[in-house]
Amino acid sequence: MKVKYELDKKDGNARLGKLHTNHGTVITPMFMPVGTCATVKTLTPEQVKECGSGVILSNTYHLWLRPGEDIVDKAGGLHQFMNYDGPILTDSGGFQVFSLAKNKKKDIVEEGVHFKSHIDGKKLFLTPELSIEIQNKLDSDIAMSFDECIPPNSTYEYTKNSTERTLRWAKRGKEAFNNEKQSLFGIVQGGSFEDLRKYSALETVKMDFDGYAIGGVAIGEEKDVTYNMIDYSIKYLPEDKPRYLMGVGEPLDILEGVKQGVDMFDCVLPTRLARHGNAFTREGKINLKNAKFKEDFTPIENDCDCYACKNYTKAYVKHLITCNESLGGTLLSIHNIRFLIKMMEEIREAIKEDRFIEYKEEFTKKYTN
RNA sequence: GCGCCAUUGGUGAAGGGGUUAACACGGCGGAUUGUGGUUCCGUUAUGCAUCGGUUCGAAUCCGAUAUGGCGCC
Repeated sequence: MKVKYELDKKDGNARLGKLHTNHGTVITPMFMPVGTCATVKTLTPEQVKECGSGVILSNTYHLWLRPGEDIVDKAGGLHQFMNYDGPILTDSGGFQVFSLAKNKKKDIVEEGVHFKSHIDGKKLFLTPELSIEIQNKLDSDIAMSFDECIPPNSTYEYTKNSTERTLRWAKRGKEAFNNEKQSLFGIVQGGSFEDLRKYSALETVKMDFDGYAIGGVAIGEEKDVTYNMIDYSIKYLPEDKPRYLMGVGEPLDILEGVKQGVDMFDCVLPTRLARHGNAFTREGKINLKNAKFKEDFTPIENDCDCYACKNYTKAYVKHLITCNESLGGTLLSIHNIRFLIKMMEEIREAIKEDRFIEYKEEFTKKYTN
């Protein structure tokens, strides 16, 4: 079945709703941990679920290269392959054109994108149709349209051309898409330009996708630019479809997104920060590598209900990180994911009680980085 | 007792008279937003065993001392 969004309540523009999928219903606004290579790095699916997460995100580009979509297909699809029975969203590979090809050669043409494998340097060519075909074989619940993530500070002319091309790609992908069990989301681009965002949003909505993403944000631009890009895009999206702000995971940015009406977020931050020794706390991020935690025998956060905080001390986690022990990354990933998901739970509670803005202000006041 | 050789940060070390002592690891700090899974960036010896000397200038040359290694009586 296609995903179905049900709007339950609004508090300002913040929305409380439900997203029904083939693999269960999740309540929005919600946060999706990222499992690029068919795993949320360092965590078992059980551990991911214990954090309270619903949807996880995986990646077309990476699974295309390894192990190959046919192998995932033979395994019975991504859910079976990785033993995760919750909803899965797959990114289209569009972002990798931007992130992997930074400083490297890439060639964006009308037909698709030529670039080189990050694994063996092999020449690759990804098109909107191929991205759809791969995602079809991966059998995710939600597939994403193939887009170009426009680098910050691109000129108006470049942004306009790219945005129009992304629209043509969206159309081609939509036409190639033929899977009743899977949903397909369109992606709004338009860079930091108000008129291009509006144009991109309106044209994308015309194609009638199952949900809409706002892309091209949080890739190095200033925060106020990000917030404007959301504003320029989201007001043209339909109320009865889910809205997904791609790649955003800083707590304060999530709060701003929710305020503007975003339902879904994803980010590598909780897991990447974890592997590098950082933890989210209500007072802001802390770096467990700092010497001051050497003899700190208290949990990462005293009142946190995650497995790591209930059982381990900062001194121990610091020791694991220092020794490069993978359990350090696991414990911090559990904490960081739980932190964001707990925050989403509180956000939903606040929306339900018409005090979202108060919640946001209170959170922001305490959170200092 | 004599002779030869060595001695450079927490560690491994480069530099054999010319401005601020290479590099690496470690330490400390920072970064990280649709993940290229041990990444990136910054910082870390006002000093080259010690004390003198030569020189415009010494980690680099000379002498003594200390410590260590090897050899000889």
